[in-house]
Amino acid sequence: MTEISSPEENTLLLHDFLPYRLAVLAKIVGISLSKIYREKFGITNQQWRVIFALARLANCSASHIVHHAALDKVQVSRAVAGLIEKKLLERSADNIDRRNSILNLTIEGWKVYDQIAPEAVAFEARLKDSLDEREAAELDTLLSKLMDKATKL
Amino acid sequence: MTEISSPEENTLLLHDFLPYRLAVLAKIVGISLSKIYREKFGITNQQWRVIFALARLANCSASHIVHHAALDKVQVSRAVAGLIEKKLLERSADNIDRRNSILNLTIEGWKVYDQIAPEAVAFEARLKDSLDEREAAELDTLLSKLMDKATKL
DNA sequence: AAATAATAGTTTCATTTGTAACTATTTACA
DNA sequence: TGTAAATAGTTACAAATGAAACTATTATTT
Repeated sequence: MTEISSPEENTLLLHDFLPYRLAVLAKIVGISLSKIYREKFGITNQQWRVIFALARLANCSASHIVHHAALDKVQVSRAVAGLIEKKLLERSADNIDRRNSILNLTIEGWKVYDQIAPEAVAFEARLKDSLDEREAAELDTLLSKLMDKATKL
Repeated sequence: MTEISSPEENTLLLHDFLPYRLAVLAKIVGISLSKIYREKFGITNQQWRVIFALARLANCSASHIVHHAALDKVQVSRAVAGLIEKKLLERSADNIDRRNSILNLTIEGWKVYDQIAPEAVAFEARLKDSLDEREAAELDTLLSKLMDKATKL
């Protein structure tokens, strides 16, 4: 193997490149987290997001979830179908606007939520474990700034 | 729609949940960035990572790239095959250990690299635009700490 | 009121991705 | 030395994903 450029040069180092670092970090975190809902409940990442969106806001439509779970309408449609099949979620008709579906967690769905939620919170706490209070606040700010910028690129 | 829990309660808010924020941010950033290499050169994310790994370290094997581009061996194999077909990369045999392949960018491959690299650097600069020097350094530290922790979860 | 556009959601099909099994070669060790 | 284990990389198949076309319903325009 032949090293080509020295660190002094203005070469792009994949390892330090912010988009790369974000992608790798998000992927590793996502895989770890997914074990909580995937192995125990056979729930996908998208289904997990739908459950959490519905736990906050019952009786909402699929398109509402689209906007609050960063999923597109096809992903929501599929996740909802899967959750209905698992009987974790039920769909009723909206008689005011019959294009909408009205979605709700079932009793079973709430049970699953109640089991996953504390584990997810604990997972996040472990992830933030090495950060002190100031750093956690700083992280919050920085992620918001980056998110803001990224949506405007 | 029926809002279920108030912010006072210890409910998990998807919007504030760190793994979720990382996933959404990484995805948006990745999509924006991919336009640079995808639209102009028809190069995939994995191919882009292989090119950048090779630009740093010529004459290296596929398994070296596995470790330095956060890709698994199947992804590298496919990316390499695609790049060879595009004539951006060439493979020769390692006569010392004939399991290894020796990979190198072609002249064309270097040309592509030389065009993408500055754009990638400029993209990263735009992304960090709203951060001052202290914040950029802080981000660096925080991402390292999180990465460190995430690999040990 | 009829025609057109917009919205909500689903289905279809092609592409991408992940997992496991596979070949080829080299290393370890009994 | 010969057999088993490890490593490098590829292939094959199933599952996940994305883009576009589709149905159904409501809103807008003329």
